[in-house]
Amino acid sequence: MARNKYPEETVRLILEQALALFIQKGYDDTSIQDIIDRLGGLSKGAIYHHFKSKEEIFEAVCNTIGQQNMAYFDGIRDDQSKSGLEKLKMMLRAGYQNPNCNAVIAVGRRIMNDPRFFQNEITEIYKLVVPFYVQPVIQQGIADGSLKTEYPKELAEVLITLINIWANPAITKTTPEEMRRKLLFLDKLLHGIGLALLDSEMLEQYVELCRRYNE
Amino acid sequence: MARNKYPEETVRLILEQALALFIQKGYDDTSIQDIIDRLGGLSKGAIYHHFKSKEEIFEAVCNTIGQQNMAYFDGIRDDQSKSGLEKLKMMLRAGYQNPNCNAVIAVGRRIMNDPRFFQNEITEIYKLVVPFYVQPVIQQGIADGSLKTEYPKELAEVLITLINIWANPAITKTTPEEMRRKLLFLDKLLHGIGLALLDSEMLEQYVELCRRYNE
DNA sequence: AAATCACATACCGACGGTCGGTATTATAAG
DNA sequence: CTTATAATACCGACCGTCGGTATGTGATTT
Repeated sequence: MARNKYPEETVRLILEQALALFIQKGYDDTSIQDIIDRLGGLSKGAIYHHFKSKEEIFEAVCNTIGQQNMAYFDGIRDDQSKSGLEKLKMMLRAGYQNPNCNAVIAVGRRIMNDPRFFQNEITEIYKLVVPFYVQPVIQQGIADGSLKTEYPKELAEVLITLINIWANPAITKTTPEEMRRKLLFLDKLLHGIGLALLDSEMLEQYVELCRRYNE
Repeated sequence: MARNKYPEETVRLILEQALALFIQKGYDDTSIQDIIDRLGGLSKGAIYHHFKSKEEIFEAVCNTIGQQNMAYFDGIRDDQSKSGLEKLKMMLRAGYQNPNCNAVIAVGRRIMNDPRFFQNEITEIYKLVVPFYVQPVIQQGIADGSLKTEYPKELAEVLITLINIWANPAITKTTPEEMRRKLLFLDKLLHGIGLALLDSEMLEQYVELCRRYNE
């Protein structure tokens, strides 16, 4: 195959097939040759023309997923018509109602089997999700009076830590019943500092997500 | 070098040098040859006689560290003279006062640069530390009346998640001042459910640990 | 027409792991 | 206490695979 007039299509193809393989077999067990085999005639030269290493392909794949998720969060954060508290609730609901969440489940299933996905997931939480999305929304909530705390940053971090790590069936193997108890306890914790964030609909949806995750 | 009469010494040597290299360069960047070079004449055959793969060496290294840490926790849990609440506090203090904690800091410094150490750390929390140590101690506390909760398992998990992940400077880059605020917020959270676990001495020690960790 | 781009292809060194062999030690029968 | 036998501890040459590179080539842009 000769030169492609639309090289960004080649990039897209590489990332798409690489992601599929990373999810299926994990990073280490996916070889460059595996990716080449699914490129429909393209060769190793094509890959190393667009990416300088296998590692860089992985990062690009993660960035693609990350940006899709963050686009959804952008919309919530920048919505002018809602209070900080409402936005915070919407962000907590994102786990089960963002349009990308099937892809997230697919990646999630790989997380415990792939140290790189695993680390990427948790790193992203503290470097991106909290400072650029959750904390700003909490600060809005303080400003508009919809919620009160002296520790906006810490609240943001704890909330996301508990929801995205502890109550993440991809990370801590969890049955739907255990998930229910986790959320009940989390609700109790939050009530203890005067926050009513979780409602019964959210609880049921998380339990359902957990059930779906376990097949 | 000829055959060793005490093969367990060879195993110990391999694990010792492998750990040093894993901490220094990380798992992926440590080659079998690197390990061989520090074995004083032993060859690749020796390594693959005692271990079936590089991966297995890593697991053995992690188990060694893990068992050293758990030995300390064993002593706390099985102490007959203390209440559950006191034991729980002692476990929280283990971060800065267990005898192995310098080694833990050394490994900790590698954690964010090595996906395998990273995953191992977090996995161990939920598979070992919580079910075999923290949760039993909390249940003791309930039985002896020194603490109250309807969610012993969830409390154990949340506590350890927040202390060992969120408030772990090896995982979330943290300044001593940030550490202080984290613990103050955590204390507030725990007070909200009627638990007084943290005292000012613990707080200062954790801040100091954080400072030491950052050099 | 020149330069650049988008690939193809041949090739490289390093790596994890295997395997046949050898020297040492444990076992136990004579 | 020997001595034959088996099991263990280790050696090191070798292998396939992998990530990555150097160079070539034809299409496209300027």
